[in-house]
Amino acid sequence: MSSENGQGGGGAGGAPPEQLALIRESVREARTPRAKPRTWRGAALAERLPVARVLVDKGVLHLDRYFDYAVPAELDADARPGVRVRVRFGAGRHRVRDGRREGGGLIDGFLVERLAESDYSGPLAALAQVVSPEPVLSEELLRLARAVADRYAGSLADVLQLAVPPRSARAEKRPSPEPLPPPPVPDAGSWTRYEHGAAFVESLASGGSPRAVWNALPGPGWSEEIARAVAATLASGRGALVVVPDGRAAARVDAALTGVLGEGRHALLTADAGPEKRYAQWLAVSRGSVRAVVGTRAAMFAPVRDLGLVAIWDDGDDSHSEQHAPQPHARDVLLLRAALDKCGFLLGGCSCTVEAAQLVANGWARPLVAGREQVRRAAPLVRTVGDGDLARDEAARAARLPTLAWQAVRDGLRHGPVLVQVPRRGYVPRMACDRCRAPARCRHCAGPLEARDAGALECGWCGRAESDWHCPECGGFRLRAQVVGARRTAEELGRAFPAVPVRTSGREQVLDTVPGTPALVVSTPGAEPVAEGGYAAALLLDGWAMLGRPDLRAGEDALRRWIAAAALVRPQGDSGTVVVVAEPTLRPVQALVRWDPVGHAVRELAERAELGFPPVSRMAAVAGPPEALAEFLGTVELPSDAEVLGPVPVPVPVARAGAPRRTGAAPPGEHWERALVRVPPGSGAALAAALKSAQAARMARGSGGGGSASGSGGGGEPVRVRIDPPDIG
DNA sequence: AGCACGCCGACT
DNA sequence: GTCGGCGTGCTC
Repeated sequence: MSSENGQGGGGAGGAPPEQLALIRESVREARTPRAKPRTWRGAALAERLPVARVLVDKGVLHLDRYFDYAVPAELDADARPGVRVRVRFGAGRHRVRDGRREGGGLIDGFLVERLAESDYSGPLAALAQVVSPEPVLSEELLRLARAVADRYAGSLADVLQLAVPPRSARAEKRPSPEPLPPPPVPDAGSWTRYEHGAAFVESLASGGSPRAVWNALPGPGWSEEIARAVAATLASGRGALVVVPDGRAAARVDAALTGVLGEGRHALLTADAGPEKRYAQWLAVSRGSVRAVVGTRAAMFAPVRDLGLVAIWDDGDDSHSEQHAPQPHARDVLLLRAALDKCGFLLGGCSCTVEAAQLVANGWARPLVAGREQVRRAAPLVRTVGDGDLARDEAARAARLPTLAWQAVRDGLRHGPVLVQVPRRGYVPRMACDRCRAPARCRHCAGPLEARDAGALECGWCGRAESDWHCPECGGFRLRAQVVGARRTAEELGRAFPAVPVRTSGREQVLDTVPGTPALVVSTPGAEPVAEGGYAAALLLDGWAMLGRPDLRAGEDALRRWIAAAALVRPQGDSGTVVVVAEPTLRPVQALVRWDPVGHAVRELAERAELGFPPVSRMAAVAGPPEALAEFLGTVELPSDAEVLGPVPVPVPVARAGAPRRTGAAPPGEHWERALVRVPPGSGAALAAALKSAQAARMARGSGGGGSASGSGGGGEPVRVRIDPPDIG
């Protein structure tokens, strides 16, 4: 075998390809298992552990495995587990130039492990470069990424792209600060407002790993409560991680952490900071200089050492859902971390998701709730009003306010700011009779009429056009859009209350806080500013808009948004009042009135269990062109208890900017179908594995089958697999 | 996605 | 015999 190492008698030109092929053939025939690494021309290798196991940074599923490379002697010192490397990667016979073996192009990867031998029987190519000696992929992070990839039927490389930020050489050069010793055990503070609240904090402080679903009381106390849980964890000598939905929440927890811990003990990881600063913060965490992290969803992978606590705030907010493949949800990533690291877990919010209720129902987490007396003390008074009841007052009519709502605003403005929550623009503009406000319905199927771009009317259910509408209730023939944007509501309210200032907060411009003086604050859901001293009143105007959506989560979402706004209002004892304009008999409306988000989630959970809906069942959505989807469903070996629903036609998804560029747009006339695959609890992992391997198998073959290799684009038709789709009807 | 390998038909 | 078409499969 000496011919493999000392290649071809040392001629400077290297061996001709045919000879190399022969050599390789002989290697194959010998089937030498656990071959020693060989490089062409026998470049000097690392003496110890000359094999590097590398994760090649390509998201493609059928490459979702490790590749072994030889470690040249000169890279020996830097080529440690976790570093970023570059390797030659490509198919076919390799040219030999300057005595080096060259395959395809250089691509990035992570060195996962150093080994004495490879179990690959062919000759190993050498590592081309160690990009940086910084070990960015720790064993724990790799383990987590692997678990997330498995859970979401995605590739490890895709997950690592989310978990490890891009390198910045300058940030790496800066030394991270010295780690501080653990802080003293903090006081339980306002955790005493909750049953078992103090015990939870004490358990963290003494090195325990309690798991809790926390229903936070309304008001501003939550951020400090999170900070105290973090401080308790640090006091035990362990690290802590907090994930929040947006930059504003992150800033609040950041401030609370500074208040409880002082400076220098925690890092803030948000998208606002530039890439370099962000990477520097990440490195400080990775190096163990900083033991506590608060951040938005990308922080869910933050490489906090020796985790003692993972926490997520407001898990129902959809920004916790990662946009990039394989679209993991922060709650699930933190659940995986809690399980892998056996650390504490805290899921909190003023509202309660069905998933949170399930964690309690199946005994994985304990509830952390306040008694009814505490709730009564902290929550505002909530009243409901149907939207047919228009005020008599002329100004209120113009602003389309029912009497009760009008009075609540007027009374509230005597004592402080009043919050008005209006639907976000872009919500489906449903139509109603201009005269009697009866909803405009399709005459064929009674579906809701919607205004299309050109102003034409169309049924939202059956799609039939309506050109000659008149109101069956009052005979009116003029329609109005039921949803008006924040700006118009603000204008109308401004006219209705000319003496007070009007402020708006929405997507374009989000206000963080407003002063405690009388003002109308018009905001879309999620953008509500915090008022100094709390709002005197809130008016929730988008009831039907949120409840009307044909979505499994419509009720839960509406309640969550109402509660988020109502939680900013003063307690009932300080005459804080909330008026919600929505049908009072609806379940989420009643839950708001009773301030019982947990009860609502528990009932939803029971209903979903009965209907076999997520999260009680695990679902996956598979979408693609009909033939490709049919072929995929024919191939995939689903677990025996899986159930396929559909397929049904769905709109072709628009290619997002930043997504891998596919040639051209979707051909006109193309349509997609989507099937849902459902499995009972416990079969989720099997489902993900089955979908992943079927997807991987597809990559190798073309879509084959139906001979219509019809021109456009060509190549294997994409089938999209999405675990836990957020938007099932 | 690339790229090489191989099997099969056509041409010097 | 040898060149080169494209179909298939692999990438350490």
